[in-house]
Amino acid sequence: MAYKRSAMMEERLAGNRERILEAARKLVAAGGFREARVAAVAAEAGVSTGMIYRYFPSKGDLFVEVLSAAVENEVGILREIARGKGSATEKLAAAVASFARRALRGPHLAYAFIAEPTDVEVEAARIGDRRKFGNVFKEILKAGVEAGEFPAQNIDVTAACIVGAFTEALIGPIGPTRRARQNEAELVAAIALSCVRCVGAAPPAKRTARSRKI
Amino acid sequence: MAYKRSAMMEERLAGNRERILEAARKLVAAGGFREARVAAVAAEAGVSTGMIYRYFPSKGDLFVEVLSAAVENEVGILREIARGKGSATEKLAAAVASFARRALRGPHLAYAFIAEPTDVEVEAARIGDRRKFGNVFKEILKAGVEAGEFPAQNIDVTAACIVGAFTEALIGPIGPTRRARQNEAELVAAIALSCVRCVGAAPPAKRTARSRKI
DNA sequence: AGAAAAAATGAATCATAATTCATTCAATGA
DNA sequence: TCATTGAATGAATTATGATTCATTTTTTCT
Repeated sequence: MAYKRSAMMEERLAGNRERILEAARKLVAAGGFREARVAAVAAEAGVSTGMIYRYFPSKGDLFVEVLSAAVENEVGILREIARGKGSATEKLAAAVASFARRALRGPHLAYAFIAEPTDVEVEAARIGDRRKFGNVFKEILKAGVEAGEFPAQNIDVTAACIVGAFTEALIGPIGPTRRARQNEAELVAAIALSCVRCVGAAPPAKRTARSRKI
Repeated sequence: MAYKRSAMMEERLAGNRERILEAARKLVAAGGFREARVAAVAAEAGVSTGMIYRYFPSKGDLFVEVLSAAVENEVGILREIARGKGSATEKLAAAVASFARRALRGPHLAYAFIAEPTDVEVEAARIGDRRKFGNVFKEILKAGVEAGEFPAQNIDVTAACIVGAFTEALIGPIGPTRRARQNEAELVAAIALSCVRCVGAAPPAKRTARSRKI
């Protein structure tokens, strides 16, 4: 007859699962999917490789969960900004800046969930995640267009462009190198400004001398 | 004592190398790096696997060459646009549209270049290639800013944003998701327009879509 | 033609990393 | 306490695919 798990035991098991997820997240953040091997995750979590498989059907499933948790969290933050107060332009700039600031702190994680390709399973999951992500920006865009703040445009394309733009600027090799970006705040501001321009909004007349009428 | 290779023999050997490269390119274009195994390349080229290694030190080297040839070609086209005539705005729109059109035509190759993961060796090469890419756009940006056509800005950041923007916008249609593509011309126009706005140029009055220089 | 050199072959080997499972260890309940 | 179930281990297995190399075939030269 089945034994009942004591509360303490129950808790420990949940803790194991949590520790595995956390270890996986940490390894991805540190070195991308490529370096997050099952054995490494197990070592990081302080458990055996076999244990991973008690909690997750496969490596793919584990990473799908890591990915979706990170995206869920990120989307939550951005959506709050999107639904908060302020003009669409302000919200767009705030959302981009918010993401950028966090990404600069854990670049590999941002890269992994935006861009780094992996096995089919994870790739498939990312497709959904990516969409969720774009949707937040679409929300802002839609509101901005309806308010007459942005010109009419193909919202799907622009949303993708925005996501691509700040992503590449943050982690790609074209943007300022790590050494060259002495000033994080300035970089974040420059990226946000590019994104704001990308939707055709009149940029807030600040330091950028020539603001254009659109 | 070494034998001298006859002209015909020489030619055949060069032909072998070429056929291997071409087979690799074809397989990548057809199914991405993932499906371009050494054995498959050999079969496609009609040679043995061992032969690959007579011509290329490793699989990585082979694919680096495939990639860089494609990029060289692409960058050449874009640079020509960048150095041709027209305003910076027009050149920017033309360059983006030109790339996008080709990408939509050879989706896998573009995808492989843009995003698909591979071994470190190829990944490293791609980073360099991406930079070359960004440089073309920096050229256009610099000229545009100097001409007073674009507002003063952080060129490194904007160039990265542009490359990221059209790249990301294309991944939807060319990536593994590849949904039914509606109207190619319209998509290309929308992407180019977003990129033009991104630099802060006043979008050309009406006919942005059709100013196809190349 | 025939010996030496070079090219080509592809099965065998090596490398990497995920997954399994026989075994050990710990918790449960009589 | 002790028999039983469930949890945990990690070495062995499996899977995939690149790379090697002993052998065969072709080319070159006398």
